[in-house]
Amino acid sequence: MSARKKLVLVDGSYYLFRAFFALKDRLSNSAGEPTGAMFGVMNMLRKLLADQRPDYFAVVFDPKGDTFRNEMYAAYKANRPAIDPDLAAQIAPLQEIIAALGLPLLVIDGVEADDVIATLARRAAEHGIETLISTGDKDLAQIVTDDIRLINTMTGVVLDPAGVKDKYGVAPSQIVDYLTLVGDASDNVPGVTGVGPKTAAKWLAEYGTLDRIVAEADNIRGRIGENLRGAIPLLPLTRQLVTLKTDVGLPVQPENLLRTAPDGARLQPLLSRYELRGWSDAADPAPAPQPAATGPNADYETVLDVKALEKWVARLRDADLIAVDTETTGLDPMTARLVGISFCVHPGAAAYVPVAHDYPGAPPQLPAAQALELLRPVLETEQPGKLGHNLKYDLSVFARHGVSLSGLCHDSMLQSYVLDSAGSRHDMDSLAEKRLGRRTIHYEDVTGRGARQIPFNQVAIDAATAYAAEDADVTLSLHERQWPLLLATPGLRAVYEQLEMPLVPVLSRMERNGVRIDCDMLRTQGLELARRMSEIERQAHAAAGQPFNIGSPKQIQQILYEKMNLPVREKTSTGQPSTAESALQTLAEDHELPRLILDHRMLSKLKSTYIDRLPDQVNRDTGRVHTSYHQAVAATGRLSSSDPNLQNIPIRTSEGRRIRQAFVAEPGNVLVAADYSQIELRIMAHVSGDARLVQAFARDEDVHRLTAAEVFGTEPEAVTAEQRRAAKAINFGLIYGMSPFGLARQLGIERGAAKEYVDRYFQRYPAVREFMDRTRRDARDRGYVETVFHRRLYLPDINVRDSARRQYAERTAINAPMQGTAADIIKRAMIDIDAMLPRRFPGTRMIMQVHDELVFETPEQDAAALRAAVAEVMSGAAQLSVPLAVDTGVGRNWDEAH
DNA sequence: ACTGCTGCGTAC
DNA sequence: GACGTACGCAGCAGTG
Repeated sequence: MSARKKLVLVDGSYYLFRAFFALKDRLSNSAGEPTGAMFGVMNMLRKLLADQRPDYFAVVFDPKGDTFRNEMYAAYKANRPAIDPDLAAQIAPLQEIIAALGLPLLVIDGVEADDVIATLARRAAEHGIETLISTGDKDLAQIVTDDIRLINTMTGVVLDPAGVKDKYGVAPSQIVDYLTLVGDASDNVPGVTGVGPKTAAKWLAEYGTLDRIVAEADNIRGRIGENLRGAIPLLPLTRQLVTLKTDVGLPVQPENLLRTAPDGARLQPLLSRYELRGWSDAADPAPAPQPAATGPNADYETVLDVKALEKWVARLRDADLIAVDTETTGLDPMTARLVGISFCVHPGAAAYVPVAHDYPGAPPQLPAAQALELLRPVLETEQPGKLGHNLKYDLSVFARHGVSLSGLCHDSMLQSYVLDSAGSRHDMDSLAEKRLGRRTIHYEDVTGRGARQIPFNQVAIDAATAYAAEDADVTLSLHERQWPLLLATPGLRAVYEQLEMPLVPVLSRMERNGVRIDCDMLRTQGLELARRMSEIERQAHAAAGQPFNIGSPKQIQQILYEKMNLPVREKTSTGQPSTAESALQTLAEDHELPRLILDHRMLSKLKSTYIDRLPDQVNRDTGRVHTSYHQAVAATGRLSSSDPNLQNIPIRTSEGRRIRQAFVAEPGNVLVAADYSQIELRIMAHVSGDARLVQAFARDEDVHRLTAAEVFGTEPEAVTAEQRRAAKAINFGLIYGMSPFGLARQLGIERGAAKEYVDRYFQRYPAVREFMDRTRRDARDRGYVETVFHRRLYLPDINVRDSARRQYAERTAINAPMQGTAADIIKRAMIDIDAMLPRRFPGTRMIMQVHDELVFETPEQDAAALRAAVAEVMSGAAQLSVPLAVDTGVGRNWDEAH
């Protein structure tokens, strides 16, 4: 296997243009959308791949908008006719299809495809890889060498240096001069009037270079000589314009241009929408080459002394983007201590800087403080840009070690999440396999697992380097795969760049802020609950006529349904008689025991989950609890919270609210809570455009009451509490994609009655039904649904035969745009508020987010102004067709602040 | 002792 | 089977 590796680069924009005119008006799908160019490009790509079987491959497109050449020369390409709308419409879907096929795709802002191709080809040559470029653009002839050749896909002719000479009459090294003389009328690039290919070649054959031609200009006779002399002032600019850049900053190296397995969930909907049949199986005629088990040139460096670190600092400073990863003693960034730092500047070039490995025989290392001081100029500046996998963790660790990590550019975990939030897990090991076909060293491989697990600072440094440097290396490779995919889908790119990435430091700060807990209060509550619970337990045993474990659903089931023979109304997912709350509520109408069990359950839940656990989670140093917010977990775009979960602290019962009273402000401070009122219903009004619903919110009416009036045919003033409750259930049910059956069960009414309610609802709010139908149809056609901000949720089950799974996907399709839009909006608000606080409220901390609510801790005297400011920013976080109302409250504790 | 599953319940 | 998104508890069975 000593054959040289081959890189094939395709000028995608050229392919697209060619295919468009070749198949103009010939192909469209049944919906009338043009598909000819897509079809043509796909066939050209298929043929090229089959013929060439490249080791590395990429399709490169021109970006939208201007490039550096426009800056150089305003008239560049200025007289190009506007792009045909039928062609424009095919660009984005084609790029998506290419990406979904697992083909590396590159679209670089501000850089034309030619320059990207030239840069990659040069780098490939430096790495001993030969390159074949498929394009129709003669400009690329200037970079042809023995290692870099052009292929005409139509004729199969390959141009090497001799071929260039044959075709253009000049050597590749003379092509720039040749193009300068000839110019390019279609791109508005001025050459020498009257000089075409023939004259240019003749002159270059005679004089060798443009400089010599210019020097001899006075000796060239006739009109053409005059033209040349007149053109001389413009020639340097033209020369610059036709010279390809071979050093543009690229997010990818040739070695990482590997094909990966097609992504069926993304691909199938596109192929079926555009009716590109035959590609689903042909998508992968040759299995994607299996990448090596380790990355390219994977010999990682361990940095143990000042000299070696200084060398790396220099390398890092010169890079545009560096991958950074910290190794620590634990998973909790609030307690973990730094053990080492790894970096990667380009694939394979990674290092690990151990700073606190501590085991018998461990070599001397740079102390953490010293290493951080040396690295500070790199870490705390915008340049180089920082890339990480779950950067929030590293950011928090650095912050706790006195380093303010800056220039947060990319996070490969968030990239994966935005690309496909529900497609798979977003941890590095899974992604390395999925996107790079690479099996990585796992954390447990070096630390052990279970009882034998050792903290990372006791891992042997060699093993630690192999693990840690690889993590940085893999992070960079993941970025190189995922970033182009985001670039290909502008909506996702915006979600990533404008919501997810800016949120990272905000969440890090919130986590580090934490919230103060009154542990004494919880202890008192715990003692009281324990007394009440044992009393209830005693009564329950008496009612059952025997002792049993009141915490065991299995034993409850035996007592209630076997011993006491109570009627079974509900079953669990496994077919067992259910002891869930709704079932016991029914039984409690006629019996004492179910009521006792329910009461015990509620108290036990509060005690075990909240009252007993929260004090354990108070940080010893800060005296506060610091939750973790997870940014890449919920499929809809919501955050989740754990350790402890602060997003499900009780509120509905009075016992539950007492737990909220233990969430308190520091002396002299108060808590301010601000929550969006009915945000998901408002979003439903916006996305459906239903006039009645929009109007209700515009007038700030009680929307449940209004719904009740519509559904039950009464005046709003005459709506009973019971009717309002039913209407509220309908409204929430709609957001969740509920069926009449579900509503009936929820309300404890007949199915027929529930169906009538729903029918009347849709009669009164017809645009809501249209929105639901449209959403389901979109999901089926496109394979995904999206939020107002274009966050996507892919639904691979939307077209499966299994009706349970399909209906589940349909309910998700209905719910996700609303839940997800709400998540987008509050993320926007959090970013804006985080930016506002230091300026206007330097003493205020944002401390919690609970989906539609933000909680702040603020000096008492600032509370009033803060409430107004926060409400204003939250309301202004999105411009919908309905106002975004925000309620605020203030108090010594979280319960009071509501 | 640990792991994973089930059933249940809390939040929005 | 029938209402979306999460996290986490206790019980319990299986495994080492």
